[in-house]
Amino acid sequence: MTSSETTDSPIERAGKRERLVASAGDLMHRLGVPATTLAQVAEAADVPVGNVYYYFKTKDDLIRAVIDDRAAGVRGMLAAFEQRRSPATRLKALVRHWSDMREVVARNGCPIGTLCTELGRREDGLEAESVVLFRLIVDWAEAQFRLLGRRDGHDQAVTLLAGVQGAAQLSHAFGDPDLMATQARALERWIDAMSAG
Amino acid sequence: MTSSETTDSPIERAGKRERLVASAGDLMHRLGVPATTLAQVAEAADVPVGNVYYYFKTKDDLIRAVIDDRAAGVRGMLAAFEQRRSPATRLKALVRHWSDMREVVARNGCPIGTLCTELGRREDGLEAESVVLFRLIVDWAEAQFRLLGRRDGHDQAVTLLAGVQGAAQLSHAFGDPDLMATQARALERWIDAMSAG
DNA sequence: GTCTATAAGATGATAGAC
DNA sequence: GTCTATCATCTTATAGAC
Repeated sequence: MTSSETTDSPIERAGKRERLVASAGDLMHRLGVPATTLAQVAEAADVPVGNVYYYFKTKDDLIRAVIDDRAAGVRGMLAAFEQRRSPATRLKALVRHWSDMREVVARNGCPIGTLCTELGRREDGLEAESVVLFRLIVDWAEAQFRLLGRRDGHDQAVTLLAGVQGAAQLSHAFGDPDLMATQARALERWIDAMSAG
Repeated sequence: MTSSETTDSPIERAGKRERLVASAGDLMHRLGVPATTLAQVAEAADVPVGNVYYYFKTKDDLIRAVIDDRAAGVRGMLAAFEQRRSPATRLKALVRHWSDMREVVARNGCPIGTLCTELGRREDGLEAESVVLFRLIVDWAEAQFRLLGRRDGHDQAVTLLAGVQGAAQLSHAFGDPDLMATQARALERWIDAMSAG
């Protein structure tokens, strides 16, 4: 701990790598993966342009790091939801997450959905890595629906995420945050009706 | 008619323009808009590479032509649905359209949804042009829901399209055509329940 | 009116200096 | 171990030949 603080080299390196991943994630969310250039990422992270290749062998490597970073975020989010008492409350907390970030969704789309859509087209293996983001959420939601006594938990989980992602897509296309909020509320009512019936 | 068939020049020109739009639409659907190059479009349409600029001043112009072409397709589709007797049957025909093309959706995503998502990010005016595709569908669905006696027709229409688009997105990400079909069936049941109640 | 040859610029990636 | 200078390639776009 103390030794690593005296030598700034490892700290700087870790800092730069993190900054590169953060910048890349932000730019790819706002501009899209193909439209984001390494030059932009480097400048936003305040790292020399060609030096990106010291930290990532290729652009795909950087994309992979962004996926991993986002997957860690999703895992953390779902773990936080586990604190809630009932499955229905947990599912509604999931939906509310998109409602809370409606401004970002309306401006740049869902950070997870747009990434999966863009990478889903590729045929170099990266498409399989990105889909883990959706799978994490579907699997978690399926477990919650099963706790609610639903045998068709998987289909319900897919319906929920499809509703969220579709609303995010329309909210983004129309540039309308309220659309995201309204649809999220409808989904929460759907969850309530399901846990009641 | 007969005069235009003797001189092949106008026919060829019209044919090439159409071929360029068709090729561009197909490639942008499969590879994405930014990843599609004019060289690919020209080759697929069997037109000399640099000659694309005779038909379209810029790449954005070609994109606009693709949007217009797709909008015409949507209008034609909705007009065909108007033949059905009841509003509920029309809405279910709309949903079934995505179910019928589930193989394409699973492989390359919804041709409309992916286009709107990719162009929705831009800030050069093209984002506003692409959203017309969604608006056509939402407006039409809203009218059908109102015929069903729903005061909240707009929100219902948004919910329907969001469900369809979300399902298409997940079907694409997971590469699973059945997911699209299953979710479409659920939406059809939802329409039935609505028109009954 | 139609197309070829090429320019101008940007992008991902590398070789090698420090 | 870190970064600079540069390459090879590709992409949009244009000037001008046919």
